[in-house]
Amino acid sequence: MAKELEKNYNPSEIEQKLYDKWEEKKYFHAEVNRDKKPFTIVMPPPNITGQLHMGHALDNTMQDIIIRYKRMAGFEALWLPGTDHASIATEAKIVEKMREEGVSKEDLGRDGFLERAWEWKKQYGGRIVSQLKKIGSSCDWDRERFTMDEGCNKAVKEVFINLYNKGQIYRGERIINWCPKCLTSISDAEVEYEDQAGHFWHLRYQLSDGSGYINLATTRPETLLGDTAVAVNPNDERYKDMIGKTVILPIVHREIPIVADDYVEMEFGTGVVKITPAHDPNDFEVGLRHNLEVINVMTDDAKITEDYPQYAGMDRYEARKAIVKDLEAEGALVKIEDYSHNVGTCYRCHTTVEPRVSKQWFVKMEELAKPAIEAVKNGDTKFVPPHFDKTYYHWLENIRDWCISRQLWWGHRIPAFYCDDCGEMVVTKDDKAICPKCGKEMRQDPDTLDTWFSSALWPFSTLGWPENTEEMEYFYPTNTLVTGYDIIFFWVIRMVFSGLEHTGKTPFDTVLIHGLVRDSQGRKMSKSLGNGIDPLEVIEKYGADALRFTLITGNAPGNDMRFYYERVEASRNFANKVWNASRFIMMNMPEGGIAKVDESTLTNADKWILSKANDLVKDVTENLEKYELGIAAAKLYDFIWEEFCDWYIEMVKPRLYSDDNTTKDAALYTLQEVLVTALKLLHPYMPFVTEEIFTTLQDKEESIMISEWPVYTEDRCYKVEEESVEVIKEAVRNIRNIRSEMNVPPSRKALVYVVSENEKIRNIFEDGKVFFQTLSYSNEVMVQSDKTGIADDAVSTVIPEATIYIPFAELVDVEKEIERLKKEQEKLTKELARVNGMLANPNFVNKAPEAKINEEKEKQAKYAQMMEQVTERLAQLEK
RNA sequence: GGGAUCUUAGCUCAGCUGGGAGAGCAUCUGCCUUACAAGCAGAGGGUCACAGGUUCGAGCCCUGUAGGUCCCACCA
Repeated sequence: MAKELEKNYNPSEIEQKLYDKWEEKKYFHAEVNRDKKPFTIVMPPPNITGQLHMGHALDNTMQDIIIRYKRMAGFEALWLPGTDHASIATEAKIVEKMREEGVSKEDLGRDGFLERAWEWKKQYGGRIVSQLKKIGSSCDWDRERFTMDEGCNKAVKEVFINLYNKGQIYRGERIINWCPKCLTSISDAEVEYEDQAGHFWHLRYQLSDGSGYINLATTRPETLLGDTAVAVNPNDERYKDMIGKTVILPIVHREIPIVADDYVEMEFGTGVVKITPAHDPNDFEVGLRHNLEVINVMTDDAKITEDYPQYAGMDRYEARKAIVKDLEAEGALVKIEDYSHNVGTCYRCHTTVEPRVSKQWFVKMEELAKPAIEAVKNGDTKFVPPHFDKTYYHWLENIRDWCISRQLWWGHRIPAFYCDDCGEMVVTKDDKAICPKCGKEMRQDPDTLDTWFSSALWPFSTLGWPENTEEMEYFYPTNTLVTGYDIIFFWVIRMVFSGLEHTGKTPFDTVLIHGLVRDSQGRKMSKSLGNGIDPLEVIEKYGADALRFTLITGNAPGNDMRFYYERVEASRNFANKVWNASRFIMMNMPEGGIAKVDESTLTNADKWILSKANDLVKDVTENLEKYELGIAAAKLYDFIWEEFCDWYIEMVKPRLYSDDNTTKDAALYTLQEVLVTALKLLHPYMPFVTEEIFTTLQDKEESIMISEWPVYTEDRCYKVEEESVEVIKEAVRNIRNIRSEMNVPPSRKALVYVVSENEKIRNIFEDGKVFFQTLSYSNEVMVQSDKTGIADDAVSTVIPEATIYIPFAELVDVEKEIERLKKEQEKLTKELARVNGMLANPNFVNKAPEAKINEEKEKQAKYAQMMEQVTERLAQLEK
């Protein structure tokens, strides 16, 4: 007997064991090997947006599946430059370091991610990395290689300076999105808009010459402090005469002009807009056009400045209340309306952003966007599913300049230096700079770069660029990027244009997009809702294999999915099924497995399953090549559970217990062949359970993950045998159905007659007698060409070209039997009507493809023949 | 306002290039059959959102309508 598997499938035990083994063996360690086909997968960067959630589990699972498949199918040189779990490890490390240096938790928490890292560290310690690697474990990253301080810092500086020298990066005073909580600027892409209930405050500004007033409405009365104009549409007849006049700003009592600008819509509100250039992006533009003063009224944490003593220090919402009250007192408040409007919030902390004028660094996007659009248009980079290219185009075609400076202390410093004396600015790779004019030491820009600025360089910065390294030469461009649709803007687009700009090549040929993992009610998993599901807990309970399988099945590419524990359970049950089937096979297997048997000893059943497995190899391979991971997984599930376990293993049991070694060996050989094939095909999805079984089953190969991917072969194509087994399956199903309807327990065996005038059919049943008998719960099977010896009141069922009789004398109710047969007759009548209708339609016969017509003709003959049998049987019973 | 996507069994979703509607879970019935009760064998359950069109043939392609979700833009 071969080695045995444990009786119980215990995922957490085997997964930890195998994870350690794979780590040690470095199966996926990258090597430059010029003789083999290069292949890399780019994974998410270790940037500071890293969060431990299901989305990462999905990312990593998909990447891991592809990489395992490619590896087995003969791609070499697998190398993963880094992963999200690498980032978590890095973050945890950073936290530890900061702690040593006495940085408080509050300080860490300022930018969200470090706070999380702190929590993980506390909760999981070092275990987090190994646990997470179980999800996507086929990588061997060099953690030290890519850190914020070293690895890509060089590349970041290089890129910054290149772009700066080309005039693609500029520094300027612009209105930007400011997060008053994170105390940093954020890019347009980082602003999330949400509908908020608010008010419309209708105000009255008196004209300075006393000739009247002008009414306007605002959603933000507190910005009034910074108003430097009032605007109307130049074509608006109502206000034409007022253009050029001035009004007195209430409260502040500043005199400000009435300007004309197309930006104002006549139909909206009163057709008058107050202009606050410092606190509204549109107003800022108007201000530029009319040379208006920019008055900043708020501090960086959104409090009113010292310039307005009566409101100084109030935050923007307190100030709003106070100002509204004062407006009312001054008689400047006309009315208040309820109004719901879109408010921009920070994507990280969801604080309402405050537009703010300040000096920031920007990347000019127009010229960079063009080649990026072209790369997808001409197919150098393809989206899967393809419709995501529309999102991509739309964004690039409407792109605005990218604000890349951040006022965070975490990140790459901007390599710009200023001279405090003469105001000279220098951009350099060096860590220090001396002013070329005054020779004094310069001060480095305190700002850091947007995390996505460095992430955008990920595909090549990790390969040693800007050096012309061997890795760069060999691995770049890479192949497949896997990510969620929500970061196409943040990351994918920026990687593409950065790759094109700095290396001249698009960084990957395929972008595989997946959806979001939602909770069971379809809501986004979020910290504030508390509905997030920790992948580690799921792994702990059901195993990484089960979680992986769950995440990959039951939804179409690019669509969101809901997370149900029931589905994880179903996946775990599947792993358990594979485990038990394998255990059963090993129990019967001789030591060291079984050698190839002579082809001639294979039975129809053997050839049937071998042929099915052969087809499966073809299907799964094709699906994987097309990135149809879910479809391939579903096919594997059906094949293994239904065809292999429920049918083939059951068919073969009597042979395993027999003394005839020839037939027994053929069965064992087939079981082994099909099991190994199935395990290999399943391995990318369920790496652990398949590895454990594979290595227990045989000693020749040390790991399934470096074994060869199965190949479809014509030699294993047995269509005739396949069909013959299907005939028997049909008979078995009918018999089980009847027995179930009649409430006959399996323990009660019966005599079964198969009557057919067709010799071929009789041979099929003679051949398959051994398993047909078991599967149909009979103690004896009689195959004959006529009804000789069969009682009239036997139960019967019809399959094509044969009638099955079971003489259940005392159980048979003739009335019910007639009823059952009539139902069958009805069904056949319907089928015949359908097929006859089709074939009687001259249009169908003339226009449909010949193969389809023949197919229908065959069905017609089959049903007609079955109908004849049923009718005959009915006649017997009714006489 | 622009765009994407979805609407299929009680629930969650598959359905690849058009050719007799599927899975998991749930429900019902019968089985502790020596791999597996995390199981086995059966059953019930759908006008494929609606209306047109193309086609010999539409869940699938085209047009329109309704509803849902998401993204982008605008919103004083």
